[in-house]
Amino acid sequence: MNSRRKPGNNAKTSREKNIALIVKLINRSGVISRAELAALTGLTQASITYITKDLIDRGLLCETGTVEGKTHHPSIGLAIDRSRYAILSVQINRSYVTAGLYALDGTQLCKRTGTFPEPPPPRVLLDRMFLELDGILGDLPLPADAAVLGIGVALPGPFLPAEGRIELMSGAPGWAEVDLHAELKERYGLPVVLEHDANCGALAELWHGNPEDRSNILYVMAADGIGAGIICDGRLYRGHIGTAGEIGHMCVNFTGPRCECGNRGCLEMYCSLRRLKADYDALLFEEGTGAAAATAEDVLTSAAAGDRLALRALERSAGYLGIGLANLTNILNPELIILADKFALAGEAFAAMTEEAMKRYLLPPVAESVSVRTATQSTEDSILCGASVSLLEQLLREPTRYLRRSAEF
Amino acid sequence: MNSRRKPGNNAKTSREKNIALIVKLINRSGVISRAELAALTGLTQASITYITKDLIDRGLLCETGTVEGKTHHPSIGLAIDRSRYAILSVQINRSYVTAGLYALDGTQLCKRTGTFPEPPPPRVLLDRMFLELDGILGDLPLPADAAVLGIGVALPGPFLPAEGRIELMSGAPGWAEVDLHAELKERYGLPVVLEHDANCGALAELWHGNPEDRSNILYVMAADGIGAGIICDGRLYRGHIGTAGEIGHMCVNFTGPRCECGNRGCLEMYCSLRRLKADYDALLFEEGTGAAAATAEDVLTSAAAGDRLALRALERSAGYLGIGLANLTNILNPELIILADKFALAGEAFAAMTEEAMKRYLLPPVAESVSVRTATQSTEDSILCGASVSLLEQLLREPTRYLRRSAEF
DNA sequence: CGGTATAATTAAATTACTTAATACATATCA
DNA sequence: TGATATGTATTAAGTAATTTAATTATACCG
Repeated sequence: MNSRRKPGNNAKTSREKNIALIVKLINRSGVISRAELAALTGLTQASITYITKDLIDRGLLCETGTVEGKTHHPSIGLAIDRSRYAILSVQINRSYVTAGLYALDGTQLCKRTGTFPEPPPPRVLLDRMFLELDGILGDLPLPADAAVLGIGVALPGPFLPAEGRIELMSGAPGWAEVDLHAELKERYGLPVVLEHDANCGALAELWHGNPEDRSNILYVMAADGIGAGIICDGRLYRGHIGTAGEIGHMCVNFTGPRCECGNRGCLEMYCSLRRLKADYDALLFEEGTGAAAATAEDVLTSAAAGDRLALRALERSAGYLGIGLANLTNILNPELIILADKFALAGEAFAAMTEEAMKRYLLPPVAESVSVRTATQSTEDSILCGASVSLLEQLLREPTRYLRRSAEF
Repeated sequence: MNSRRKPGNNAKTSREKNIALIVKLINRSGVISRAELAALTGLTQASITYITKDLIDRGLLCETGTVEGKTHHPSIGLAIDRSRYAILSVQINRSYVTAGLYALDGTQLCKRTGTFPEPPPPRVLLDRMFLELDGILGDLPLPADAAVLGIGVALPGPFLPAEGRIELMSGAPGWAEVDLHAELKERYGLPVVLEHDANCGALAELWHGNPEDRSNILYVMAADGIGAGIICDGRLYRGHIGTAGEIGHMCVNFTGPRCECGNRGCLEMYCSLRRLKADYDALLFEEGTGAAAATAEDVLTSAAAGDRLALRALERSAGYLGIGLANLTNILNPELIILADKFALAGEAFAAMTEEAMKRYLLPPVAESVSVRTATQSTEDSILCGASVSLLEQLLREPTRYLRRSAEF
């Protein structure tokens, strides 16, 4: 079952790696010529011609007519074929489930969301998920000959991807008994990949928000808790049992108040929606001015709109998050930190505050080498998109198996 | 200059990757049969025969006679040929320089150390380094036809490996002007690799202290400061500009006292030789019993010998280090944490204390998946050894270029 | 208008691996 | 004890994927 790919290289695996590489490069560029691919990969133009012919035959790529590059010569543009394949994406959360359909280039083809006023039992949420997936499959916004390649699922962390089964470590009870992978696989007969939501976000930014080809990226989700997806040297890093990136309970003050996890001074105690709301309320009480915000999210949107009191409250969260991110940067030395989830509602203002706070703690050369910004899409969409990327990456480990040539059908 | 290898795969790069893989596997096992190599790599036995013949011709491998494996059948043992090639290693530090010669299997062939009572100016230290290297090269403990492949240098961190030049960020002045790479390359005409000392230690443990083939390893050096070498998915992780692993200034108490770095509550303020000595002295004063220890190192060796007071002082350091390592484990989810440098003088007792402290802060499944131990060799030797591994890894990126077949001379 | 540079294709050559056949040694079992 | 099965290693032929080299095509430029 757990037959991990053996590390040896032969003609077949070389071809598969080259296919994966080329798909990744085209995805990053949008449109690219064969000549550029040859330059980027180090392969000859002849090989690129040969491989791309294969990929066009497999329905992965298409030509987009001549494109004028920097040189004084037009070339044939290559792009991902949006019409032949699609990937189903699911994002599961406590009180909602979202299902979407994505083209291989990350284009969202449709999206359906089921929300619940209260976090429902797993079974209810899953039934809704099936309903939405059935709905998408029953009304595919695709040509008749298009195929759905598989299902990528983003799950709220932390969880343990041990032996295919998912064991939610925190959160609602009942999830540990659910074999989501098996249920989806059995119902739809498609490849299924389960992934941590922060990892999905990181993958989406790596593939579709990253034209500069940065390869050391931190995707930080901050809301009630804090979690991160880590890209090391261009690859998602999961750690030994898959829990890498659990930064919310990083201790930043061992003399601090006790966290619900049992420890003291976890980062989440200083930067969270609850704490933001409390800080805002305290400021409101002090000053007596400013509009009363009903929820932490109101504070965040007010801050985005320039509300002074909301910005002051947010400044505190950013200051603490800066400490945590400085720790992370000292450890991982990333090139780019992307802020997502609820705190990203406050927009680039929050990113700028956090960046400034973080850099107060860093040595100059390290501080100069890293930047902080918010995600290129809404957090929801980036996670949903990333779930499809996660599945695509899985397929691209054995592309000739999952993406057949026209003659092979 | 910085012509990083292009990512495309062809027959030549496949072969080079297979060579690197096989050398790594043999190094990890010591002795291994062709059949086992075939099973581990996924290549056919015929290919292994073909490749190993090539590697024997290149002087990398040799046969060691029949070996009885687990199966009821003897096979021909393959091992690294110790007699044909060697690698020079250098470890540079404030007040000493060590030069050594290593076989490709990590065997130390000789070692020479130059110590200074006070940290000398860079020029003086470098002249001593050249002296020791010349000494080794003038009296090679190797057959006449053996070749030295290159020089690996371990440098105290943190530093910036920007464009080949080394810029020491902290520590003694004058180092920023030294172009160590160029000097060594010019003087000896050999490939030179410079690497952070903690990264060298991590590489040594990955290659030579790791028969279980763990691929997520943290090598933590604790002495005056704290630094780490990070192995992610079996590969050394350096980060964007090469400063990953600078964990000494991780903030664990933002309300704490100011560190010389300007921030508050850095890990180094709670776990360091200076702090250990202070803690020990305070305990000594309180109790009035126990032998007076002259230095922090005395405290550590006393603790290793079972001295109660030294152990109590050490327990505090371990407690704080545990907080830092718990943070690291939440972020990186390693399988193995290796403690090295001065604090490792206290032996497994210190590792056990630290492990216990760390695990108090971790969720059970994560705590169960990680273990803490000290390095398999002395820190000095593991760093020196790792410097040679660093060079070997560099050569194995283009093995056919650096390791010629007999016909090619 | 022809020279030059770039893009893409095609056919032959090359490389490195796989497949298949063979040799040979040892353990198991009748 | 000897036949059979199993496992290791080698050899020769076959194959897949790339490179090399030659060819065509297009646009800029003098």
